[in-house]
Amino acid sequence: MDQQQISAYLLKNGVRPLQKRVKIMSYLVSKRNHPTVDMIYSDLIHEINGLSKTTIYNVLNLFVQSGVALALNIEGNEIRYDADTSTHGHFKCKVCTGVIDFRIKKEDLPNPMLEGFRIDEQHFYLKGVCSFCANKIEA
Amino acid sequence: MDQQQISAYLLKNGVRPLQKRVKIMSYLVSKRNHPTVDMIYSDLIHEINGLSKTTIYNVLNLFVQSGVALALNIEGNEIRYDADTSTHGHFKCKVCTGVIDFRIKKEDLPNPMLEGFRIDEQHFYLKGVCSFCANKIEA
DNA sequence: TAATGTTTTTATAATGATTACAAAAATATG
DNA sequence: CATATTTTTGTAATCATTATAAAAACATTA
Repeated sequence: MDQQQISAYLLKNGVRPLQKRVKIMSYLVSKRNHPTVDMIYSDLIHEINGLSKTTIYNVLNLFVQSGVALALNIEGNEIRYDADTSTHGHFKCKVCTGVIDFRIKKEDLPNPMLEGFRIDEQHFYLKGVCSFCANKIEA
Repeated sequence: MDQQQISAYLLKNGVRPLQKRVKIMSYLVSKRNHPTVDMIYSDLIHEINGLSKTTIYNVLNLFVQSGVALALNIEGNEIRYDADTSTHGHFKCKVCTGVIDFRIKKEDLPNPMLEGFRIDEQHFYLKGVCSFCANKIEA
């Protein structure tokens, strides 16, 4: 997705495509690394002149409200952000602290009986050790 | 579960059943309300003389490490604790902020292909509006 | 039971992520 | 171009959690 497409995508979802917003969304879409605010900040500060961490918080909160990003709560002390809002799961490695996606089909998620409940978000995540780190430990 | 049973349960899981630990676990088991540290503190401060919030943090971290409690990360700004370590899901209501359990069979959870990964924890949670709050809003 | 060593708890301070707020800058509108 | 609105910024405030060292509780041994 180039900046044009990002702009159109934001606009379609009710987010005015201002420069910094487009750049932050670009970052999320291209890196796909489920960054924390700090990670975004330290990467983009070089690219965007005079970027403030508060702006990143503002923009991400707006993205989540508008439905163009997900806030992932896997560890209690950090929120990670994901521009992929389609159904999928997350795995967090305790060793390298990375978060990776895995595919789940929507119909494979449990469908609990919650009569009268309105369900807005579904989250499925795993914690453990990724194959890369598991290999290193063994060796 | 009375205090005797709680003590035995803790002991079996490698946690020395000291007084405050037993009371905190009793609280978790009897209330089943997925409390935050603050909720536990304000409820137990009346019952346990000279209880410190740091102790609750210590004890809960120990419980989680020992596998007798789960730390739930649903909202980024709070950790909730659950003494029910069996497979089940959680629903968080955006209106009343309460967290409730729902049944899931272990075999109904998605089983992603993650070759070589070690999976320690599985979490499935939903966010939305519970039936009670949904009714109130409609009326 | 008394003496001693270890573990646990406490109180305070420190940390770290997030939000509140008001001023400055950017953007849109007439 | 002038004005009104929205966004961003920088600083300070907030809130949950952890670090730390002293005090208290507990277990062990004589």
